[in-house]
Amino acid sequence: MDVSHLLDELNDAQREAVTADDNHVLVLAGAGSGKTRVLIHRLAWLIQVGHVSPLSILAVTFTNKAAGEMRERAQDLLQVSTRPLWIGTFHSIAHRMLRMHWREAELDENFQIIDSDDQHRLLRRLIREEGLDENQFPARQAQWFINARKDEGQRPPAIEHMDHPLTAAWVHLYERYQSHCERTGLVDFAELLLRAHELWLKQPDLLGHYRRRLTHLLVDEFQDTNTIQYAWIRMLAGDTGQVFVVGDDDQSIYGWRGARVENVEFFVRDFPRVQTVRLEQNYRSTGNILAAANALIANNEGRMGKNLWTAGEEGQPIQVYAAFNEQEEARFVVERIERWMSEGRRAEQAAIVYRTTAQSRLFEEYLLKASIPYRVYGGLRFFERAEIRDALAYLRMLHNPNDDAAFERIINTPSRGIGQKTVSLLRLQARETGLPLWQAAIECVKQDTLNGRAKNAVSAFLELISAMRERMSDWTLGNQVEGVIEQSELVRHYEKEPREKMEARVENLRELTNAAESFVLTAEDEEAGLSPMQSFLSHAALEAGETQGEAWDDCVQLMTLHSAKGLEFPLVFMVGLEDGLFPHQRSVQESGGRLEEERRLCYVGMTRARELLYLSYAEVRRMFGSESHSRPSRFLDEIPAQLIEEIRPRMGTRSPWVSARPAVASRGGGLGEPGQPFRLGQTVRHRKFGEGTVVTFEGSGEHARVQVNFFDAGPKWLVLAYANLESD
DNA sequence: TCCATTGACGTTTTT
DNA sequence: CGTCAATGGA
Repeated sequence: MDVSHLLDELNDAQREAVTADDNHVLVLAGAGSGKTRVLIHRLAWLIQVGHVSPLSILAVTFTNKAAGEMRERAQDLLQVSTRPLWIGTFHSIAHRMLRMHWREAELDENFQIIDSDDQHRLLRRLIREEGLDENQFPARQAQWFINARKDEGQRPPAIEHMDHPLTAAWVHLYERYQSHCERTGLVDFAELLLRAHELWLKQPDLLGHYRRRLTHLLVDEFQDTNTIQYAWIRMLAGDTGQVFVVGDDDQSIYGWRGARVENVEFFVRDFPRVQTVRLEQNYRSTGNILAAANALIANNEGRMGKNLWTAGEEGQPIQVYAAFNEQEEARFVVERIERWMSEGRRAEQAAIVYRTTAQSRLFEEYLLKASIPYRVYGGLRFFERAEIRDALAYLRMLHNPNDDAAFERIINTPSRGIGQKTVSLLRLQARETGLPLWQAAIECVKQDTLNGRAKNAVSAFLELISAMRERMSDWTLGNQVEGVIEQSELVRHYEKEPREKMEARVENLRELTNAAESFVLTAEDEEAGLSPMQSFLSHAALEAGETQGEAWDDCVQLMTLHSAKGLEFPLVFMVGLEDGLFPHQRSVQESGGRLEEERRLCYVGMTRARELLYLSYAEVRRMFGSESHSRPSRFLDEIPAQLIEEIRPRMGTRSPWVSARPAVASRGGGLGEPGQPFRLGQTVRHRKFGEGTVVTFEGSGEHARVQVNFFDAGPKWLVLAYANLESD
C-alpha cells in the first residue's frame, strides 16, 4: 500500500515518531511543532501500515474540543469512518466504562454526573449538617481537598492525618460526602476517573479483557495528566499495550489542579524501551519570538530540554511597552490594533492575553469605545446557565428521584411555598433515616412531620414530579424536555427578572428543547447501554458546550493565558506584565515550583504569536480600590535585550506620583540619607521581607507609616521609624 | 417571599 | 473598586 501521504509532509523528527515500531514512544513536542499532526499520522500509520484494528486503538485527550478535532482530522486522513475508534477525553472514556460495568463498579444503574457547582452546593450542605463552622471549613476548600485526594487515587482510610485534627476533619467530610453520593447515585468528575481505575483493580478479568482489546494507546497533552490518569494508562497498558504519548513539559500549566509534569519523566522510567523523539522545529512563530521564548524558559530547572527553531524569518523584535497605568495600557493596545487593521489586517488575527480574568474589562471598554468587535473567552457556558440547569434538574429527577443535587435545586424553583425551614426539616429527616431527600419527603408527608401548609406544598411537589414521570415515561427526549419546561412553570419563575434577561433565558430553554429534539444517541453510548435520556444528561454534564457561542465574526480575541494554550494568532498582546500580577503574587509566595509554572505560562503566551508580539505593563495599577505600584515582571528581564524594542511612553505624559508631595524619612540610617525625601514607586529593601516598591504613605514624624509592596512577601504597612528600610 | 443593604474577599479551569 | 453571598426588614 502506498503510504507516502502519511509521511510526505513530515519532517525527520515527525517521521521518526510516526513510524516508530514496537516501542513505547514519548514525543516531546514544542509549541507549534506539529504535535497534533504527529498524533493523527501515527494513528493512521498504525491502521494502514501496522494493520492494527481500529477497534484496538484508544486515543485520549483532555478536552472535548481536542477529541473532536482529532476524530475529524483522522477521518480526513484515513478516508474511512472513524466510528470504531475510541477517541475521547479521560472523563468520557471512564464514564463509558462505568456505564457498561455499573454493576461491577458498584454504582447505581442510573447514576448521575454532578459538576463542580453541584458538588459545591452539596458540600456546603454537608458542612452545615455536620455543624462545622463555615468560615473554618469553606466548601471551596472541602471541594479542593476531596478532588485532590481523588486525583491522587486516595480514599479516606488511606489518608494519613496523624495529629492533624484539621486534616482529620476533612477526611471525615470526604467520607460523609462519598457515602452520601453512593446513596443518591451521584458521581463527580474526579470520581469518574478514580472509580474507573478501581473497577480494574477489583475486576482483573475485566482489565484483562480491555488489555487484550485495547492494544494501542495514544495520549495527547501528556504533561497535563494527574496521578490517577497516569495510573490508569499504566494499568491498561500492562505489559503488552503500546503507548504513544505526546506532550511538552514546558507547557505544563495545570499543576495547581493536580497535573503532574513528573509523569513525563516517570513514563521513561516506568515503561520499558521508551523511544523519545523531540519535535523542535517550529512552524508558527518568527525567529525573534522563539529566541525570546527559549531564553525565558531556559531559566527553569529540570527540564527535559528542548530548543525551538524555525526555518522562517527573524521577524520584528518583541515590542515592550511601559504604560503609566492600566488605562493607558488598554489605550495603547487598542491603538495598535487599530493600526494593524488600518494596514488591512483583520481583527480576528489579534489576541489580548492576560493573567487574570478581571483584566479583560478595561480592554473591553476601550475596544467598545473604538467600535472594534471582540470576543471574550471563558464565562458561562450553555449548560452552566441557571435556567438550563434548572430544567435539567427536573429531567434528572424524573430519571433518578434520589438525585439530591437535583432535588435541592428545584424543590422551590419556581417558588411554591417551600422555604428554608421546610427544606431543613426534610434534610433532617433524610439524615436521620439515611434516605435520599425524595424518599425522606415522602416519609415526612406520610408521618405528618410537617405543618399543614408546608405539607401541602411538599406533597404538591412530589405529586408534580410523579405525575410528570408517569405521563412522560414513553415520550421522546425532545418532548420530555419540552414537557418539563412547560409543566414545571419555570418560565413563570423567570418572569420576575428584567425583560432582557428573561427573554434570554426563555430563548435558552427553547434552545435546550431544540438540542434535545435533534440529539442523536451516539453509537458508543448505545453500545454502552445508555438510554437517550441518560446519554443526553451525561453529555450535558461532560460537555458544557463552547465558552461562548461560536461567533465566527471578525473579532479581537480576549482570553486568559490558560485558555490561550493550543491557539495561535498573528498578533499577540500579553498585558499586565508586572511582578505580583504576572507572576502572580501567590505563585511567588508559595513554593513548590509555582514560579516555574508561571514562567511556563509566560512561555505558552509568547509562543502563541506568529508574527508580532507585544508585551506591556503598567507602572501603576488600581487594584482592589487602591493604587499599587509594582516593578515590571521579572520575566521581562529574562528576555535578551537585543530581541526587544522598547516603546517609550509619549513625551509630556508623566506619571502622577512623581510629582506627589514627598515624604521625609524621619531618622538617619533609615531610608536613604537622613531627612531625604523618597518617592512612591521607589524600590526599597527590608531585612526580612526583601525588596519591594513604596506604594503609599501616611502620617509624619515618628508616626509616619509607609506601605511597601514586597516582591515576595506582598504588601505590608511599616512604621518608618522602625522599619529600617534601605534604598539603592 | 422578595428586595435591599451589608460584609468579606479578591489566580489560573476542564471535566 | 466590584462581585457575590448572606442577612434582615417590609
